[in-house]
Amino acid sequence: MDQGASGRRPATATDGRLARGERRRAEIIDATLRVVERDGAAGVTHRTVAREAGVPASLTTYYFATLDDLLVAALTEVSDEYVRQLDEIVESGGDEVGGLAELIVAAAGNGRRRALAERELSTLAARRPALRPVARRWRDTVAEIARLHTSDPLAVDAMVAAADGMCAAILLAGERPDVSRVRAVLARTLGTGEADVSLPITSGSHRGSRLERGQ
Amino acid sequence: MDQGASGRRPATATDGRLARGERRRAEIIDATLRVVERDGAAGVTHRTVAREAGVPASLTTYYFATLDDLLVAALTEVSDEYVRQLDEIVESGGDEVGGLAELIVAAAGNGRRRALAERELSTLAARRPALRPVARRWRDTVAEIARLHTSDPLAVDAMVAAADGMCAAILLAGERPDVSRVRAVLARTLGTGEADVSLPITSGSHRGSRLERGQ
DNA sequence: GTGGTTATTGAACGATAGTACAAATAGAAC
DNA sequence: GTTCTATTTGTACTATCGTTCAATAACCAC
Repeated sequence: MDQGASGRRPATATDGRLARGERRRAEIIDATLRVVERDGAAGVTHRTVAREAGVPASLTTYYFATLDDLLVAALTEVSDEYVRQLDEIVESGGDEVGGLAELIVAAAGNGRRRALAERELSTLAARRPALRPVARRWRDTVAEIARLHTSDPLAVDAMVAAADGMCAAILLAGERPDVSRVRAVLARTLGTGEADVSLPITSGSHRGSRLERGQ
Repeated sequence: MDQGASGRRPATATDGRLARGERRRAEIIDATLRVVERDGAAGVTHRTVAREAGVPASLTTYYFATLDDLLVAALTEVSDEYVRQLDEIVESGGDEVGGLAELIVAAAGNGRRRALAERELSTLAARRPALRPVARRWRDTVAEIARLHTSDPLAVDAMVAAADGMCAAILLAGERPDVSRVRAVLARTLGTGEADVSLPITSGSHRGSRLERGQ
């Protein structure tokens, strides 16, 4: 443990109780996400989450007084993670559109359950105005990627909508789509028809994203 | 055993009991849709639907043994209605893309609750393979509209995805978007950048769909 | 150590859920 | 009329829900 020299301030760093509380809180949120992935948002209750996390039911109500608080926290968590992935794609500096395409296609494989959870929680957000900013952050980040390639606000809208719509299509289709095809659709929405979009095909930033040249 | 002595009729036409049953069934489905619109898919129970329909709770279980049956029926109903509206747009023969844009924008106004219900139920469908064909019918019909204007499968995918994504954006945004802007985005996804899409601006098929000429 | 704060637990309450089932009603077939 | 089938209702059972609450354990400040 910590041998308390003079006081450290942030409270959550010094107070072991608060630190443990933060950890517990994170554990419960993770368990909530697992429940959403397995049974859907409708399966989230204080008790089911508690069972999933291996804690008494009263502990989940201690950290999240209402069921809504729990869902808000879960949506925030999954949204944060997606935004983080998008930021990585941007910062890696290579083919951002191709990277986005790979992220979208991942919703057919390993990322399916997570993508499903994000969609369920976002749909839930449509009824809770307070949740809308959180649910919109994925769209905002995709819009930033679009603005790297065009200044046309119409093109930005188009790519954001297409990205979201293709995610939905993949979740509903079940069959794995082609990354190059997804990328081609994104490029189509971005570009005005010229070579505008297909710029940085250069080095292997997102290797594997084989680009289709034919429009 | 059944004595199939005389008539071979549809039964529902001759037998007043079955006819009444069909009517009751439809009433319950409508009530279910109202519950979904008001409280979301999570608010659907045998009892809440029964209260909404003004019938005893046991009657909803008589017609829909499981809760899933009820949701399937509701999704089928709302999906049917949307496909019907799209068919009307196509059959009216005018500016189909503009008509689609108007339908999408309607999700910000009067059609909001219905669009929300459709989205909630469709999201539900992602977990039930048997439901996927039903949830995909809107997309299929939009694809048909796209194919009226292009033979490029990539363009078809793009417009379907964009249409779906813009619906989601509108439900999450809350602010009413511009019909002409939505139409412009759809046209962008369809066209290769040329005048290809903006063909049938002719007579007032869907009056009010003011087209923006500038791409 | 004492005192105060936070985390954690178990038990209980009332409300509501899905489900089952027997009885009652209405219409069809005879 | 009788008989059969389909619809409709009331009721009861069991399970789980959100929520509350008092009591305990862990921890920090002194």
